[in-house]
Amino acid sequence: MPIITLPDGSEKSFEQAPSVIEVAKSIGSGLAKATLAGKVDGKLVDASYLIENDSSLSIITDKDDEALELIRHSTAHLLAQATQMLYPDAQVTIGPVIDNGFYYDFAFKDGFTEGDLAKIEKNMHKLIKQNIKIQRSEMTRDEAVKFFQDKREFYKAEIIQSIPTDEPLSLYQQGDFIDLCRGPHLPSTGKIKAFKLMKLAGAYWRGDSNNEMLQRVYGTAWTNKEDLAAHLHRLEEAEKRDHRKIGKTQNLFHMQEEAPGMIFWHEKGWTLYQLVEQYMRQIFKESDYQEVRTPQLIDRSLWEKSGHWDKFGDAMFVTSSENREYAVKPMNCPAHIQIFNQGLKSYRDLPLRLAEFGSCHRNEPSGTLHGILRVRNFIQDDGHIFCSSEQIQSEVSDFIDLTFKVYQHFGFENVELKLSTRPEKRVGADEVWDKAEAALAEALDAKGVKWELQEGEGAFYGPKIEFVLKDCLEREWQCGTLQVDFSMPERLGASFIAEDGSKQTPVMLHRAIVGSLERFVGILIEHYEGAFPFWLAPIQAVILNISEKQAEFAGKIEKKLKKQGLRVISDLRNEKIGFKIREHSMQRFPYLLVVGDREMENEQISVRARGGEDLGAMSVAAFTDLINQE
RNA sequence: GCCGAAGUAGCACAGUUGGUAGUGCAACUGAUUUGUAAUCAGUAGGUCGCCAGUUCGAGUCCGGCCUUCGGCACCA
Repeated sequence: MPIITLPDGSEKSFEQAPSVIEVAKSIGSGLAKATLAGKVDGKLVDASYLIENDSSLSIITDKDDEALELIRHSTAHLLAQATQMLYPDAQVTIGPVIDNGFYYDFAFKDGFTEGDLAKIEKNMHKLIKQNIKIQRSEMTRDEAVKFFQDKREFYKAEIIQSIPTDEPLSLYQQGDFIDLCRGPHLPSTGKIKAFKLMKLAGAYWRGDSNNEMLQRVYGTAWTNKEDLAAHLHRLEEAEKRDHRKIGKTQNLFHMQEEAPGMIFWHEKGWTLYQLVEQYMRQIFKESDYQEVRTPQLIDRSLWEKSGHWDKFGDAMFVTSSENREYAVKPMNCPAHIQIFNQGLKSYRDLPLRLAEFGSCHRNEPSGTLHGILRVRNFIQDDGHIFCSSEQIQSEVSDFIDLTFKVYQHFGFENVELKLSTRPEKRVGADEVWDKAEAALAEALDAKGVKWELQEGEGAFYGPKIEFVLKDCLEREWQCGTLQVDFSMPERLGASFIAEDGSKQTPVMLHRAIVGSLERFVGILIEHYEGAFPFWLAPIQAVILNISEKQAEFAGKIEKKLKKQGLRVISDLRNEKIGFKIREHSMQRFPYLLVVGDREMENEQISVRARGGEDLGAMSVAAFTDLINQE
């Protein structure tokens, strides 16, 4: 006689163990119809789940947060079912829920085409209409392995084989389709209301590039059609922000076949880039860094010593001259150690902070290039702090403060911290790694900030703190990084004389705030959708004359504003004012300054702010006051 | 690098079963001298990514390569 406690505290007792759906029915037929699953004592279960003991139960409908995951998961199964009906040779593998949707990986020799996707989607709709029951059953592991092997589902069998358990495994069946799955699932296919197959892609079996490539179908699913439409709309909005598109329309930069992964910066884009670089240079100065400059080409032997040749040799550009082999530098740190090594260093010199906007080249695999966000030639706000072990914590602490300050200045308020620890392929003894990881964790804790652990994600020479910022669309961008390195200074012979007269090896902190400036500019373009804040706008104001009569006056205004350091242009073309306003509005310049006969008479300009707001006529001085408040 | 798709005028795109390469915007010329998101008319503009091949004939079909896009793997 189980007693069921509902979320409102009321209790219901049953003669026999009821299923979730039966409890729902006893409350009301409307609720029963809306039931997607249940939560028994906090655990998500199928609607058909029998409640044997006294328990608390909440009925899950599409109003609950858990519903989306259920729907997406069941839609993935529906995708697999629909696909196998059409292509019986396609083997199923995995089909997990991801942000905003799901995917399913198939092993299919013939490969799918875009057209197949439409066919599959149509079939899915058909199966939804049939409202096929989704039923759970159990098998032992060995039974399940045999079952899938007999069905010639070898990938599935391999997955099950690798599950170390004696517990029975659950399977879900809908029509002829049966899949191994932890569940829970929707009660029937008819509960799926809004989904769309999005794209086709390749994906390695078990995420390993040594394995064969599977066919992945991505889809999105929502509780209702409105949410689906809203999601598709968001994707369209994101597309409008694409930095490659804005880079073209605003004439910021271009890229071309002859220099893959490298940027041709046009004047306006370079202005934006320089604004970022100059700001970061100022930050370096204020924070006691010494800016240095090191060579672009360095003999191969140095990269062998540092360990880079061994790990990243394939990704380095090389050149040779007079029987010597050089590598184009992929990073600045070994060069900074060379500067540190000049002259005998004392503990009094520490911490010694070196900074460089050094141009680095990395021969990234062709498939990874992406606009200016992932390139082969980039410059970072790169810095290396040489310090003693005792100084690590305060340096890390200062750096965290500095990084938050910089992000805020650029308009990013939402920042997350992650600690990445030792990867499999690494240099340095385990004790050294213990020390380095502990140092970072302690510094983070001492700071009292929230952070997340990412095991195995560290650099090959040391653990790192990563700063991930979120843009206005909640997309995440890893920009800042701070890495503790006990290995490279030793490999490259860095040392200092300690207080007791002994020779010691300094610790090196590798650190960057915005990271690749190229990438950061790309992020800024997308975050602001090309409507940059006044201080970052490559062009801050455009002067527009009404007719030729005011051309000379417009020139005078331009000169005046430029003298005050403003980035101003004028448009004196023989065009109607409406035409000019439209053109420059689309360029998203912060201010449009209109001068006609009236303004000329009163020595004024009419100010139109971005977005179309008319600020009225004012003197140049009044306008300068206005922008100084920006 | 791997899977899939794409590359046509400065930009955005159309181009049927292989038969003289189009549209809009931009550019140029002329007219218009204009008051807050497109003034009108005319002119010019192309080795259809590159290289080979099939064919009387290739933007279109076959092969190779380059680049880009969407993913996967990678990311010092």
